[in-house]
Amino acid sequence: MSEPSQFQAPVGTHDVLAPESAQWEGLLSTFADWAHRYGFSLVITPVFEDVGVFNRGIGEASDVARKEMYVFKDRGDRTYALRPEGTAPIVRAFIQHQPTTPFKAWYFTPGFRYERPQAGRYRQHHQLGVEVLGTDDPAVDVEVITLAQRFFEAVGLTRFRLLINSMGHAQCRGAYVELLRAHLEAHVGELCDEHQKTWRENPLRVLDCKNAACIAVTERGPMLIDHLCDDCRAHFDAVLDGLGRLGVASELSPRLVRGFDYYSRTTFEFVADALGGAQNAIGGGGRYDGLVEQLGGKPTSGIGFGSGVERLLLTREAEGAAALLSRHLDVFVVDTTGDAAAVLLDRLRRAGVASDRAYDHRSMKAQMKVADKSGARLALLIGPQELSAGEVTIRDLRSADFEQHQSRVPDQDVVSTILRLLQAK
RNA sequence: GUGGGCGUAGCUCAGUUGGUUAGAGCGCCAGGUUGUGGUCCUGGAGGUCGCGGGUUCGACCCCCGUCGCUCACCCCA
Repeated sequence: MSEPSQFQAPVGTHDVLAPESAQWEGLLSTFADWAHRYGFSLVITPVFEDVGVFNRGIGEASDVARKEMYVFKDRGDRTYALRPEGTAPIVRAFIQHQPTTPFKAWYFTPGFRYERPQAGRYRQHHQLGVEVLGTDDPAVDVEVITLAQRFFEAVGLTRFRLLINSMGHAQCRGAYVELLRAHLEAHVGELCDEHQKTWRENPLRVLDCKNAACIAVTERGPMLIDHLCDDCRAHFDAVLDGLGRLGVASELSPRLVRGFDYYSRTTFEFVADALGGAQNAIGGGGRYDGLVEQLGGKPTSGIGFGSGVERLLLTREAEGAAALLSRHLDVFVVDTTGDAAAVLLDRLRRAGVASDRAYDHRSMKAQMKVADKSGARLALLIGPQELSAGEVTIRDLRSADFEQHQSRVPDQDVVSTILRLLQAK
């Protein structure tokens, strides 16, 4: 295998260039703002971790742990994995640093999974999310879910729904799984090909199988929501009640079972109706009251959600949402003397004005073309005349007739004049 | 891991039953207007037709392989 004659981004990964990158900026800053409003602080953890952090966290039997992780050995023979999801590393950091609780963290991170790419699914994708550790108060469940709801609204989404379920805690779920297993065993022959083989190791998975055969079987079987213990039932009711009081609509979804082993009690998923395909989950999460222990910490409750940036952007596009952020220059400096631009730009930029210039000593006409395409509102012209007069010509690029829409100002007044013009809008 | 569709200039695409120098629009550069953008006109640069092999007198076109892109299954954000 020789080197390719031209490199390109690895399979399932993408470069994000302007102008699309501005939507990423907008999404990210909106999320940072909302997370801050809810009292969350940014936490940054490494993109790779000891492989055990993920194996023990998400469950060795899960598809992600079994065949989708990017695992590698470093030169010191340590085995690491690129993070496939965002929760386990935050929990690891929580255990390591033992911060005071409740610990409310938000993050933005790439996630890596070795899967065949398709619309809305990539080998490197990006997630925004939050985690709260140290309390099982249902008020926190409500807050986390509401934050997601408000954030989606803030970025312009309108056609999405919140699906919610409770998976119970380890004991009541354990008892239920036995009931489910007995039911499945009695109907093995009716399950889809895949689950005829795997129902025994992960019976809960059969619940969210989309195959009609499996649905027919589980429809007649026991539902977890009907077998919660009193505590879990009360917790779930409190969450539903809290959401209702905030006007957050949810749909009870008894078949909603999330893929990672660590989930317990509240489980939820946001689905976008504008996304046609199967990849319509724009966010999801839930409570994971056993995860901290599994990773070696003291028993500690936790809950969080994660949302896929690429899918949010796809959904926004499908809904025709307005741009979150438009990045354009305020000023373009056209300098045919080659002497003045650098100093003038430095003054403008230090005053907060987004400004740029052309390079390579191009003609005034060529520089004006670049100025036009830059989207800048104003052009500053400096030629031999201005230079000798100690002045600068300010030209409004929104107007066609330059003789009516440009003026000369003394060099020392340029920055204040520009600031005033930009303010006037 | 499995299956379908598609790979021709920076981008979007034409390319006649295989026939000689592979085209268009947009974009880019320059000029028309030696100090003025968006319109217009003229000219220019830019392509190993994804890659390798085969069939043929001759392949962008047909066959095989391979790589890539894309969509779907599975799973998930």
